[in-house]
Amino acid sequence: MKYWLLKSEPNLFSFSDLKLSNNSTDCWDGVRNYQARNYMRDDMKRGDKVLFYHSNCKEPGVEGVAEVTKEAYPDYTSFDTESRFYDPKSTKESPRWFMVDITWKEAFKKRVTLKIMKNTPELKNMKLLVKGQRLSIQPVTESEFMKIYEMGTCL
DNA sequence: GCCAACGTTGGC
DNA sequence: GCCAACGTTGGC
Repeated sequence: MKYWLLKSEPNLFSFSDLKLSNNSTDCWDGVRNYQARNYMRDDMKRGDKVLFYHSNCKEPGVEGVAEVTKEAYPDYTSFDTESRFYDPKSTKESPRWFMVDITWKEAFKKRVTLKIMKNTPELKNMKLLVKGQRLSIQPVTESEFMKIYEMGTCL
C-alpha cells in the first residue's frame, strides 16, 4: 500500500464536500500536470491512503484521510468542450489525462496545519515543504503518513 | 494582492 | 533543442 497527499482548494472542493458526495466518493478530475498524472496512472492503487490537504486558503493543512477506491481511468472532462478542463489533444481513442476515485474516510480531530508540519522534525523531508514544490499529487512515506495521522487524531 | 517558483508553449 | 514569454500555483 502506498500513501499520498492530494491538494485541493477548499473554496472549489473541500474535504467536507467529499464527505457529502455520493457514497462520499468523487473522481479526482482536472489534473493537468504530467508528473501528477503519472502518479495517478501508474502508481495509485485501490486501498492507497490519501492525506487530503487544503491549499490556497486561510489556514493550509491536512484535513483528514481518504482512500483510493478506483484506479486510473480517462478523465472525461478532457473530452468535454464545455469543461474548463477541456483539452483538444486528449481524445477517447488516446486519452491524455486520467483520474482516480477517492472516498472520504476520516476527518482529523484537529487540522494538521502547514505551519505545524514545518515545525515537526520528522516531516522535514516532505515534498510538500520543499520550497517551490507545487505538485498537487505527492507521494508520502509511511512514517510521514503515520506521524501526520497521529498528530491529527490524538488530542 | 503580491510575487517566487515552476511548467508549458512556440518561434527560431 | 534552446529559451523567452506567458500562465499557474500557492504561501504570505
